[in-house]
Amino acid sequence: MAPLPTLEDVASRAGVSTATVSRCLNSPEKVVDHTREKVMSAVDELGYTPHFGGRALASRTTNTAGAVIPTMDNAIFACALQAFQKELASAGMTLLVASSDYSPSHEFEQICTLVERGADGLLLIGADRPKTSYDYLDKRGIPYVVAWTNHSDQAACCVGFDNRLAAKRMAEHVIAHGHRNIAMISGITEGNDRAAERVHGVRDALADAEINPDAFKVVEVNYSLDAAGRAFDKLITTSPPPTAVVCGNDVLAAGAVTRAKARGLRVPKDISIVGFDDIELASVIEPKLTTVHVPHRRMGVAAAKCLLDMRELERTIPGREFMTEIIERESLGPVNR
Amino acid sequence: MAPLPTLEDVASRAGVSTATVSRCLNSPEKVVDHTREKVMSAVDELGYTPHFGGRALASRTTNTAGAVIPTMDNAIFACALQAFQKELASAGMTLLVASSDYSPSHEFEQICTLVERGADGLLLIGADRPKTSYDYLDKRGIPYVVAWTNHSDQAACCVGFDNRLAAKRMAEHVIAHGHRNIAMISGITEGNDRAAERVHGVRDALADAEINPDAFKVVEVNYSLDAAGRAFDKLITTSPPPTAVVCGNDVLAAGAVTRAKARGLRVPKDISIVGFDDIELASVIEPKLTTVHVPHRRMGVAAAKCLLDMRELERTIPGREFMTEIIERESLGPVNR
DNA sequence: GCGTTAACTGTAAGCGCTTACATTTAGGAA
DNA sequence: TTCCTAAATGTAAGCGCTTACAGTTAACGC
Repeated sequence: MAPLPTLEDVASRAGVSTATVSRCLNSPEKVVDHTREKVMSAVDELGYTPHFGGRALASRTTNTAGAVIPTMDNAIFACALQAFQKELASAGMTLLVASSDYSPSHEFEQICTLVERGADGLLLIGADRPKTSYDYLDKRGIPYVVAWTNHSDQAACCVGFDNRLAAKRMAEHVIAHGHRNIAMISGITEGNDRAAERVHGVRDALADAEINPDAFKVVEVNYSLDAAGRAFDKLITTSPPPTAVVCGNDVLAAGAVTRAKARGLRVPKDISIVGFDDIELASVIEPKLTTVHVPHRRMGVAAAKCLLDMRELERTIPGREFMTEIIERESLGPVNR
Repeated sequence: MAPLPTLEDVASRAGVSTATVSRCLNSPEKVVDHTREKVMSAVDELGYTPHFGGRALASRTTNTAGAVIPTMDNAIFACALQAFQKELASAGMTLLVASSDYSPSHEFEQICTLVERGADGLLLIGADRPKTSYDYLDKRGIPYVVAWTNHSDQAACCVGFDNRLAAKRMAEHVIAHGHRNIAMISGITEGNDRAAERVHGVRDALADAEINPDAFKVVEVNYSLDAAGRAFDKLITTSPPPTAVVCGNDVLAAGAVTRAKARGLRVPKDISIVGFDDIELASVIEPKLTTVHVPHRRMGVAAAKCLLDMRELERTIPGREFMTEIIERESLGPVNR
């Protein structure tokens, strides 16, 4: 294959030095119009594309941010990422995405990969990860923002919301509908502070309402419709069966609703089910899910802004906390005894 | 921030040359055990990570594949990508993902970005794009595979299925249920051969059944629930209203179903609606969607294999065609007049 | 012990780009 | 015109890594 044109090829074709070509590309205002035109047409004629590696090597920067999200499968991350990416793009940065499958060790590998590839900054989801991961980043002076949470031991920049409080409010809302026998289908809490906090939040509400915590059944499963369905089966066959099940997210809730209907249960008449996240799915299934709305797009944008600022300022900055909101739809009803 | 350790730092700490360190990292079998151990421990102590740019520059390869998908929003691409990525990973390659938002020009930009960043190979969705894009890749000798389609003018390697035939079969299936007044909600066909082919396929079936093609109404919309809902409104208020609407994909179908129900129509009793893709959503909504199953995971794997082969062989290879299958669920019923 | 060979390891030349610094050029002011 | 200054451009030194090639070492047969 014909070797790709290099800066030097462009330079000699345009009859200028490589430095000038480089300047044309990176700070066009520094070069006079008529040379710039010469250079640009040489670029076009040759179909020149700068070599990223060379650039990274020479400039010690890549204009690249990385994001490690738990999964692409959940629309909520995909949306947030889209927003994050757009915001970055407007500052001339490009985004590299990797997924961790909710595994901290896998996440660390992905972080390494992104850093190796020159990520100038990172977006991470949740605060709960081995100290090694934080140290790795700190040692290299790579700025990162931790999203989807409102606090971290690491004095990291957090852009998120209070999972615990949001879950508590939702549970209070459920309790206010008369439910006292409440169960929960949660994601795996190990290594996932968001999931763990949501469980805590529900417990908080239970405690405030003086409901016996020992009677609170929570089952942890992977975030999949099927797993949620099986979890629902398990919960509904305990005695007495819960009158409401609060779910760690909307996918879980959708799985539970589907299974409930398959068992001939009417939602919310026979059983109430609530979700968390407010993804599109929540308003497509029947009944539409009562859930917690989390402003993922706004978080994505804010995270990008923070990262950009940190890069500029070369230090950690405070993050931003968002409020969540309960979206009242159809899947929560009064207790029916 | 402390400058990152370089190959040279490792070398001097281990008391060897940089060449040896490089060899330890890239072809460990070439260096004797006891030196390797020395080097590796130096690597650990320093927390050394090779600099990607330097490597790319020196070795003229990146072990990186790129993928430009229309959107991350649709689960079907996300799944295929996941499979694609896993397969690549097992060959030591990493994946860079970009999305085009269904815009050919935006796609071209993304292709450029990926190539700039050193992508050694590309995955593209669909065959319909400006020749410029193909030329750009060909000129640089970058292998690419075109997925989700079974043919392309460009003698590219296609890994996909026959969209037209699949849509035709589905339409025949609908017709076999007695429907003759059929409408369609399609994605935007401009620059999207998959969407265009699916419309063609339906027309084919209509023609075979000697149904007047002029009475066939198709409305093109963005792939969103809302847009599909509006399209449904438009179709259902024509007279006579269709008894079945076939949709370009499951998202569109879900939007149509939701709107139909909101209008008090029973699906499929009052109106039949069918989808395409068989994403998870299809079996969560009520009624469950009758749809076309496309083997996205297997396509993802096959695409990766093709790309890997092309890289090795340094030439284009024939692709692979998959079969689709109609999944009979609940949203298609007999015509009810 | 010596030469021969094979197995390791070291030397050093770039890969394509940016950028500090040196040099040239142009535009005014005197 | 001449000189000064500022703007434009050129020169060249790396950035961190790989790899051809050269050099060293060790093992072995004689």
